[in-house]
Amino acid sequence: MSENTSAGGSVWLRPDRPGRGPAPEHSRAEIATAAIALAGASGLAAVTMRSVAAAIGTGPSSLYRYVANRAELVELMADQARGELAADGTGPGEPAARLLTIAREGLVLYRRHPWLLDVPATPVPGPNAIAFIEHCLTALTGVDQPAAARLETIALFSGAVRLCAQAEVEQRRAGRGAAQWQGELAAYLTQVAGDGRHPHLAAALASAAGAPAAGAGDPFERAMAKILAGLLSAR
Amino acid sequence: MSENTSAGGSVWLRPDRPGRGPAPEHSRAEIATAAIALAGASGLAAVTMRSVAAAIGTGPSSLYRYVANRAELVELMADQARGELAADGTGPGEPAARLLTIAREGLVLYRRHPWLLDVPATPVPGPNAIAFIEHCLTALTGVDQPAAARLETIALFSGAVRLCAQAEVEQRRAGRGAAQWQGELAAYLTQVAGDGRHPHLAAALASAAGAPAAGAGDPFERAMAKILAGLLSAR
DNA sequence: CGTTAATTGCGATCATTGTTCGCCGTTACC
DNA sequence: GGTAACGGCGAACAATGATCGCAATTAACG
Repeated sequence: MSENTSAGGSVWLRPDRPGRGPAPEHSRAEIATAAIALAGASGLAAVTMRSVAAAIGTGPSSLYRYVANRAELVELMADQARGELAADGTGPGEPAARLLTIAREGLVLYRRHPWLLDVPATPVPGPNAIAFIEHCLTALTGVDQPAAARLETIALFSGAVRLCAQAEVEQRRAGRGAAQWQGELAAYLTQVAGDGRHPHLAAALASAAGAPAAGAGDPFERAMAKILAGLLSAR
Repeated sequence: MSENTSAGGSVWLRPDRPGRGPAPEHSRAEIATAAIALAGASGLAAVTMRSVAAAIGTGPSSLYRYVANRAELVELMADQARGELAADGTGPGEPAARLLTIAREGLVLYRRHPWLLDVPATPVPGPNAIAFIEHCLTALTGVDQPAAARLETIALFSGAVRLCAQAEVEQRRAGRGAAQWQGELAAYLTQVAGDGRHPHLAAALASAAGAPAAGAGDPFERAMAKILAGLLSAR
């Protein structure tokens, strides 16, 4: 039994250390890369120990030499994907503009790796998540907030980005495929809106249907602009 | 094979209809209640088809007469729990204050049912989720936003509530139990902060450690106030 | 009232998945 | 050169989600 399962609450506290035995034939990065490829092709649910093991040409049990369990594997995947984030958003300009740049970067990351939206939040941030936080802190230079409050700001900010990305990706998934599904959903909503007990919702849906492109502009841009205005306001 | 598996994209499109055969011995509400009890006692992972079936005194396969799959069961649980939300926040006052009341209500709901944070977002809202939206729309009366934009506002608002609740519950989970875990996390963070490559993070952590109660007041109140200020600003 | 058809309950069962155990070969350290 | 630790991996286990088919039951229909 390796120490993967015994000590070390998180993966990041258990670095690859060269031991006494033979050199490992694989690496965490290689495993994560293979897992990311699987997730990109068939979703996070397709990332099973067996499929990942087969992808790198070994048996399932071999993976447990590198990872304590599947959750840690997913953690590795998520952090490695976050490593693809560009380090933009540190140029001149207002903090809001800088963070908006970072937000756009995050959106394209979620578009490229939709399975990231299925990764549960983990308590311990990986190195790339920490780099992202540092990056956001850099962009927050000049904002009138105590240093501790800025961490909360970043948490809310990245949560908002994730939420917007989730809405977009979800809409995309629904858009593909089932036209029948769209119809059923519409029937359901109109039924609910027509029962008289949800007048405001009925009005909102009617408004949305009447002027589909009413709120012109990118919804993501709108949402992030509003949220950033609130988050960066004088405390 | 019932129609649970064949047609109807969502549970809400497949109401309990009295058929020709014997009356069902259970109901969706009863099953959801039993499942909620299990989740409250041992977490959402403890809600298995077998455990729920045993809780109501039947076999696992019987559940599939009421629910197409486990995901639908969880959907039922989530919507039923949302039904416990009080309908406060419609009194007089500014919209921000009304929504803040609703946000507090949501926080206590997440505190009472922490497993709700583990429920993945579902595309089709259940009846109680729709009632919640209607409720928020009522509270948004008088806000200078087109009706369609208000739906986005509500989505961002409830997402923020969920995010804050997640942070609080997560902190509570970490607080209980592992003091060793706390130490390892602290060691990890100080190591990261001390490597010189994350100066802003080091400063923020030092500030947070130096003045733990610096940002006095409830973090939830602070966060929601800021976010609401942004969301409700003139479009 | 007898027939029919739809529906429920459920035991048995299958496929899949995460995970563990034990053995063997390999490699670095003394 | 011995030894102790380590990696690879085949085999297996427990748990879970889900399916199938059959018997029992009941409402609708003529």
